[in-house]
Amino acid sequence: MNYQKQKGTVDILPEEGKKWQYVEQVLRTIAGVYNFKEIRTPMFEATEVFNRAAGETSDMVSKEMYTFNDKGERSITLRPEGTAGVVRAYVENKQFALPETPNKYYYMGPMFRYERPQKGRQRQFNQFGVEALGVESPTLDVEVIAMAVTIFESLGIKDVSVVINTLGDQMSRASHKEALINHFKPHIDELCSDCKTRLEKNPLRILDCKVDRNNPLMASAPKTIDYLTDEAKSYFEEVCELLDSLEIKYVVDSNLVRGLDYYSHTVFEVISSDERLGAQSTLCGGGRYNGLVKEFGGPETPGIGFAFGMERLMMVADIEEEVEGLDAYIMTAGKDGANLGLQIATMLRVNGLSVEMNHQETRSFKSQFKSVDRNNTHFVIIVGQDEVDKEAVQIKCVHDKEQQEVKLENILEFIENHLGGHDHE
RNA sequence: GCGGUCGUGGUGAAGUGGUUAACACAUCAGAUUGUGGCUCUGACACUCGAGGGUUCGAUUCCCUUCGAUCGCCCCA
Repeated sequence: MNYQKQKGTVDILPEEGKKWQYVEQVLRTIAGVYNFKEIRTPMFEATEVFNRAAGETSDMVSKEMYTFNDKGERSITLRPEGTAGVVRAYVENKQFALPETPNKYYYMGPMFRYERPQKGRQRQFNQFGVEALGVESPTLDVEVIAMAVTIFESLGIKDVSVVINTLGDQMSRASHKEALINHFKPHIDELCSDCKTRLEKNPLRILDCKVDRNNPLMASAPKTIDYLTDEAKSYFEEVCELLDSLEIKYVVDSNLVRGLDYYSHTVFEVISSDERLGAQSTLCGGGRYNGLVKEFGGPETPGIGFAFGMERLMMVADIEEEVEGLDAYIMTAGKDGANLGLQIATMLRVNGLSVEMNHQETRSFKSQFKSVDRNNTHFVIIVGQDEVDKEAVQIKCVHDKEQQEVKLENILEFIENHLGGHDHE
């Protein structure tokens, strides 16, 4: 039988787990600074939640979702991204009625996409994301972009750049869409089969096609930027000016089309040229989604957010490694020694000291000392038959190698008095 | 979904169509019978990923399969 972990999943072992805790803590701190509060939504939702939000024609929905029927014959999908669930929860819990806007949420946790794994891409991966709902303003857009940049800077990530574009408002998008249809329809037979469906459902995505990317029709296709309404155009210009005022470097890329259908107005990505990312250069993607809350049955409510893959982040982040160590290791000999050792260990632990003890009766002191070293221990407490008989243990400081006899009732006091004395180096 | 590369002990990693499968690290034991980090000695691969084929003989060659990994695509 095959008990190996599933393709595209990873086990995070304690050493790696420490790094995760560090990164998570940095993220929570920055979220707090920007006044985003944590929201935790379910890891699975009704399939329709994602179909509706991201668009049925998107690659993510059409071929990457973990979808199955549960025992009640409901179609369930493991979340492939975070925004849909947050917006669903926002509407369901009537958060739009809260007096304070924007409503600012952050989340982190696992997402699931059925893809072929490679460097920087897993089937179960973790995202950190934020969503700010209830306000449409260039200053909020830029606040969100600035937060993303702050996160990458705080983690010491270099070689990042911000790419932005605008998709315009409803009207801009509608006239652009019409232009695209007029442009492609006469030549539809020259395009791939996917593009034929896209023409019907979402012509914008034709520009995204990998099969037909070199077709001259692509280069001559109508551009988003030429179909912006005056309002959309000035909104975007304001965003750019605000980015300038914060000295955030960015480039405008009019071909930036995000993979999910819910975006409008400002869209952006943070990309990195760091080679440790392999073929994946996109660290972070986000944008505005003004129609989404209404899609889910809420009132007309604007929103903006971003998300990034934490695994990718960790591949390029500078992570401070904290040296961990034990306050005491209890070396034991014999059954009586082990029994007394357990008493002492428990007593010290209750008092907040980190303690490990030897549980194997046959283990030599020599090999127990190896455990002492591996655990970066401060004090060794030796508990054998002699100590049991004398009701006093031997305590040895690993750093200066001095050893002395300490009565059972004085162990805690002795350790606490001497702990501050040395560095754990 | 499509391609490339790889799969030998706990780990890293040599190697050959023939049977004792190097080496290093780690681990355990002993020298040192209750005091480590050095040294020395010893122990440690009964599916060389799995299945099939070629062969007198396969870990080595061929096919299949599974897994890992990288890339295309797409995204985070």
